[in-house]
Amino acid sequence: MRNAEVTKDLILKESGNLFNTQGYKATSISDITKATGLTKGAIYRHFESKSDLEQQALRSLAKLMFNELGSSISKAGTFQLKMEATFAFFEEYMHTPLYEGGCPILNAATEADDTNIVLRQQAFNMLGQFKASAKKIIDNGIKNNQVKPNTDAAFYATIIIATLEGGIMMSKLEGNPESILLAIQHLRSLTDQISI
Amino acid sequence: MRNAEVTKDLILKESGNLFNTQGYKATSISDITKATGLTKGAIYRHFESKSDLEQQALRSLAKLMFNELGSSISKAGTFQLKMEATFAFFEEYMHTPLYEGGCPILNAATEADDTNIVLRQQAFNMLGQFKASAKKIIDNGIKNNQVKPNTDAAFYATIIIATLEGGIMMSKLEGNPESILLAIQHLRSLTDQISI
DNA sequence: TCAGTAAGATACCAATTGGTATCTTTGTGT
DNA sequence: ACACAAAGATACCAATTGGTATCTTACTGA
Repeated sequence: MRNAEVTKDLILKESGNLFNTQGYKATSISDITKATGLTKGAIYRHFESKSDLEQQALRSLAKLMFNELGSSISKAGTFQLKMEATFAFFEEYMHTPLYEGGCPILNAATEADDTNIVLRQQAFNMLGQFKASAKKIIDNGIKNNQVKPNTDAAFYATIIIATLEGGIMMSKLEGNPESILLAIQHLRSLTDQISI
Repeated sequence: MRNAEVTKDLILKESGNLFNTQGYKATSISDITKATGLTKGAIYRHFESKSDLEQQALRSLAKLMFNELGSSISKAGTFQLKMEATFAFFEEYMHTPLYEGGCPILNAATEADDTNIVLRQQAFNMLGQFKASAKKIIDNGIKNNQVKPNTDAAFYATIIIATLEGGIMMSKLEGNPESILLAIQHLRSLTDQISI
């Protein structure tokens, strides 16, 4: 066979970049044929519909992000180092992005409304996962006497993610990393404030 | 004449809501005819092209936001009250939105890439305006001995907007105001920290 | 080696897109 | 009252959309 897996991965990668930069609705199948060099027939062999491709592409983008971020967090031993790994991930992303177009959660969330409930639900789940893992890092920090007790983990998880996402959006629009770097700078001092 | 201004305002209002919820590219002229009850002929009489309508609708949305926000900020006398007015605006938005779909800057910014440079430029200018006015509030606070001297106004302006925008995005996706309220709660304590 | 099958290309489809030319209606100034 | 111009409706256009049916190519197991 012509390697089906390689082809499917190529379609996911190229369509993922297009979806994440131009938007899901705004990216047509023919845009994807141009980007991949494949034809419509090839794409519809691997994906049931455009909606199916959208979902799988978003999942693929999220996996890329969470895998990279998750593995560097696991390697870090303490609360402070785990937070530092998170910040380093987003700083690093500015120089050498894993994928184009910024945060896939933010992009899908902003685009997906009631007319695309599957995408919306997927983005919702991804945000929930992101929040839960941030909260867990803080909770573990408390357990291990690295974070002040009675720190509201859910609260800090929320504002850390909000600040990051807002900073990413601003930097993407402004075309330079200044805003996200300032956001991270602020989050570092916030981390210090709740650290022991 | 059938009142041209009323019709144009109707088109701007309805298309603005559609653009801000579904996205610009994803909203078709026929979506707008359905929402307004008008026909294509009427719309193209008032706007040169879809791109022209997009720009004017975004401008109208931004004007709505900045007018409301700006006037309640002007009424407030001190730095603390001006910040409080800003937070109240975003809290209030959750109950009774001026327009649907969340922050027009964020939405336009997320959608607009290199394929829609006019929209991108417009969103960029709006963000710059937002940042500048936030910075001015802090600078005036310093001047009037309401904010600690050597407070980095540009830095705080950036992280306040980032936190707000991120919180709005999260709340919109989650379908409840919890995240934006937590974001604002954090910004209140941040305001206290730099206040005298 | 060659039949069978999976992968991909080609050619089509109806529906929708943004846009325009032309027609009809409505209000206004005289 | 009536001509004139503005506002809006109708009917069309080529191009593009997502999707499908069918054809060809390339690989694999026997």
